[in-house]
Parts: sequence; structure tokens; C-alpha cells
Amino acid sequence: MSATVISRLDSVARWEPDARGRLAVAALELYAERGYDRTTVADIAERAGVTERTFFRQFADKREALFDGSNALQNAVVQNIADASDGSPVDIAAEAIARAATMLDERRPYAQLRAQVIAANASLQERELLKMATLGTAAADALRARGVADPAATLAAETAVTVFKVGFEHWIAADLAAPGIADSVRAALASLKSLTA
Amino acid sequence: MSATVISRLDSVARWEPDARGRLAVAALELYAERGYDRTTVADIAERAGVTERTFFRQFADKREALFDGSNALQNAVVQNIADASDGSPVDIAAEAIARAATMLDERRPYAQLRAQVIAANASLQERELLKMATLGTAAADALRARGVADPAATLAAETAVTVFKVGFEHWIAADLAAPGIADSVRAALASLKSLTA
DNA sequence: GTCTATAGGGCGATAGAC
DNA sequence: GTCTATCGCCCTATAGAC
Repeated sequence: MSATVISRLDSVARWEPDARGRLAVAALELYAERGYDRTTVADIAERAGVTERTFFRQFADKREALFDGSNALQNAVVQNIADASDGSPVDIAAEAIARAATMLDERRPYAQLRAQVIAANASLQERELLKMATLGTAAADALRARGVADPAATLAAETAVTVFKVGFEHWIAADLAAPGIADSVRAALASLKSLTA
Repeated sequence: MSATVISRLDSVARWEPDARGRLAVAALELYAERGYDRTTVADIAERAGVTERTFFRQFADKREALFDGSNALQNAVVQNIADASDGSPVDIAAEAIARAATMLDERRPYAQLRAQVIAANASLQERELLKMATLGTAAADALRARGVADPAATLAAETAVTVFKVGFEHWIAADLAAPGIADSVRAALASLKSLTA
């Protein structure tokens, strides 16, 4: 129950720090152990050592605890699109996602467990799809900021998200010695190009 | 409160028929009038003249009442893919969706209102995204049944769904004299092809 | 049809950090 | 003093169980 307290030695922290992180970990663990819908928010809060009410202050709902990292990915993608050199909109968007996704490489076991949990529950899949759609519109906005007109911006961004999804699936399923996720995404893009040629 | 009763003249219907249809209409109306989250299932049931319990027997949850037509669209897409003559997987899937979607042409005002309601609420967007994803996997299955291998089948199906989404947005936003949805979808496919060329 | 557990929002009180 | 994170108890509506 006791956790590492990061505070000055002459003061005792009133609460253990990082309630949000503990809640996110507890949620993933419990969803994996007994399934999403047989886990109550009270269960999660108890394991994290906080009250139920605190959970809802940290996360908008029970699903959101699994999607804490999605903002970081999206910000990296938007930045990568802004920083990209010239190229076709699809190439720019797909490469931006491929590079941003390398932040997942070092946490593949976590990503695999999380993917398993999401695959087992429809309402978690819905949330994942919403996050992907949000990533797509953010990427489209970033392309428009570079002067790409519609419908090219939307199509390129959505296509990049599609190749990310396919590349992600491949990376998740591959064995330990497999290459990084960026290569999986690039391979999916190459496949798509040969399909539409 | 009284509706047209389609029954034999010598019998009095015990319940008004088509509770499911009335619930779907009532749900859309109320979501449009006062917003999704300020509408309770009890409100919908009352307007449809049934009990709350009947709503949940007809629909799995409060969102599902807006998605009654999605099965018909999916079945038509799968059938069209099975019936298609030879061509590239992307062309087959996109054309299959374009033709199936013509069933929406005669109900454009309904589709516009529905799209407005969905755009106003995140949890309805999630459900819409799940329906699109389900359509994508069904289309991919249909392509595989034709002998298309992966990842081509998945990529082609997902790409077709993307051009459908973009075409649908265009068709929804266009004025009354605009061409049908199939042409909007075909135009989106053409744009995508020039983008990836 | 009735009953009930749980999600999730509102609000005020508390007690730390600064 | 302000700001912010927590708690606790109120409530309603969803959705599943019986």
C-alpha cells in the first residue's frame, strides 16, 4: 500500500503523489484480470488507494483511464507534420505518424496487454476509434496549416491513420525480434500505394 | 398519439404496430430537439407510447436507436462485393459502398438531421465510428472471400470506408440540386488515387 | 414488469502547496 | 491570502438481473 513519496524529508505528504498514474495502472490491471465490465470504478479506486470520486476527477469516465497516452502521440504527430520537409500529403502524414509512434517501441508488452483488453470489449473499441478519428482530424488540420487544401488534407490524414492502424496490428502481433513500429507503418503505406496504383 | 394501424379491419390491434420504428423516430426527434444527454429513455418511450422496458428490448442501449439502418447498408455492401466483376480490391470495395449508399439518396433530409445530431455528441460519434469499423471488417471479409489476401483486403476495405466517409460528408453538405451520394463517393476515390499516385 | 447495481454529475468541506 | 487535489454524500439515469 505504501508508495515512494517524492517530497521533502521534513514534510509528510498528505496524499501519495501521482494518483492519476496509479489509477491508470490499476485500471489496466483489473480490466486484464477480470474484464472491463466486471470491474467497477470502486475496485479501481480501491487498488489505487483513492476514493471513487477521485477517479472521476482524473478521468471523464471509466474508459478514459486506458487512453492517457493518446494526447502525447497526437501532439508528436502534429509537430512532425509541421516540421516535415516537402513531399506528398500522404507521405508527410504517414511518416509523421510512423516517427511519433516510435514512442511505443519501448513499451511493447504494455501496448500488447492494452490491445488485448480493448479487443475484448466493444465500448473500449469505440473509445479507441474515437481517439484514432481525433488523431486524423488533428493531422488534417496540421496539413491544412501547411497549405494543403481539402479534400486532399482530410483524405491524406485519414489514409495515414489507416496505415497506422494496419501497421500497429502487425507490430503488436509480431514476435520480440521484430523491427520497430515505424517500419511496420511504412510497410503498410507501401502496400496501400501498390494497391491504388 | 394515434398512428396508422395496419391490421385487419375485424380485429383491434392490441398494441400499435412497429414499436421499434416509432422508438427510432422518437429518439431522433428528441435528440434533435433537446440534445442527446438531456433526453432520457423514459422520454423516448413515452413519446413512442411504450414503456421504458420495451425500449431496451428493442435496442441494446440508448445510442443504438439511431443506427437501425446500418445493417441494411452493410449487407448491401457485402452482397455488392460478392457480385462484383473483376477489378482492383480498392475499386471493388469503393464501388460496392457507393452503390449500396444510394439507398440513402431518397432520405437525404433524414440523413442530414441524423448527422447533425451525431456531430453534437461524442458518444454518438463513437457509435458511428464503431459501425463504420464494422462495415470495414465486413467488407474486408467479403474481399477475402473473393481471394484477396491480407494486408490488401484490410487496406482496400478501410480505404473504401474512408472515401465513403469523405463522400458522405460532401453529399450531406451539398445543396438540394446536388448529384447522388454515389458520385460523391466516386469523386473522393478519384481524389485519393491522384494523391497516392 | 420490478428491482437493483453502477456510472457519472453536483456541491460543499478539507487541507495541503505556494 | 489563492490555487488545487482530495473526500464524502447527495442525486439521477442507464442497463442488466430476476
